[in-house]
Amino acid sequence: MEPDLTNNQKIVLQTLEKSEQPLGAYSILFNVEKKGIKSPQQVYRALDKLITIGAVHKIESLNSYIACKYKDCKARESTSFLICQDCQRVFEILEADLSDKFLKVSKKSNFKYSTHNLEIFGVCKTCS
Amino acid sequence: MEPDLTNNQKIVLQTLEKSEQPLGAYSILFNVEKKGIKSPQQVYRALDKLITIGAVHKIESLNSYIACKYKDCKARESTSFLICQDCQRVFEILEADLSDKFLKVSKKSNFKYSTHNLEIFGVCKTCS
DNA sequence: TGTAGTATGTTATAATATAACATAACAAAA
DNA sequence: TTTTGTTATGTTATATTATAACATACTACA
Repeated sequence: MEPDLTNNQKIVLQTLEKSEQPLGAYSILFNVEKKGIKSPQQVYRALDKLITIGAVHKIESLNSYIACKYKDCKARESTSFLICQDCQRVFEILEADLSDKFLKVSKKSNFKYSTHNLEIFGVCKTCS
Repeated sequence: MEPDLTNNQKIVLQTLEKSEQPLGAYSILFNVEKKGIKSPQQVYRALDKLITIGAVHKIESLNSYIACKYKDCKARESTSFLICQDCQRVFEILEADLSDKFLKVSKKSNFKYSTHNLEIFGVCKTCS
């Protein structure tokens, strides 16, 4: 069940949803300036909230952000992506057994698995 | 077989090797100023080279860097880490079957796996 | 001994992200 | 219905991370 979004949050989310590729915060800012959002703070604050509720994920290695396509995404913390090195598009994957795998791998080092961030680089279906 | 390192590269590498935790580029800079390295550029250039040869890896989600403990590390591209949320220490893991797993997962999306970056968050042996 | 490649030093600037503070909107409790 | 706590806003300034650009020097080796 999604909490209601504020105006700024909606604007930022819609911008990300319309984008084929992940966008950086300042790129988002550039896109929403006509809609009244004027400062980086406003963008980052909207992003923070959207990330917290799982509507947006950050791609760490790209310092950029994507809208989550999955309703009620559970990936508030753990995320797994396929990142195409040709077209720069990012595809989120939901694989329950990845967490299982990481739990096992962690155990080998006596490490208590909590969450993960996985970024797989390669070439997507369309580009190959 | 390691290529010879220049002075700056050695200084940066030794600084990372001495550190328990990953260091940011500017933190490295602070540590090496007495040794004659004066600008961010010099640090980033040394890091670039060290990363290229696999002696150092970047932790993307922390924007920081660690020395690789494995001789002849093959992780010039793919890396997998355990990141302790208590003590901030990072442990690199070398698991051949992770790449296999990611290859399989990628195939399901008709995606050609090339490399990956995996960051597992949790609590390390010592902290639990 | 020239010449190609790589490293250096240095100044400046770009790109990403947060701090700090004043104000407003809003819901829920007294 | 006022008060109070929480969350959002707007705004200015600043911190943090990373590159650009250019002049010079070192090194290998043909």
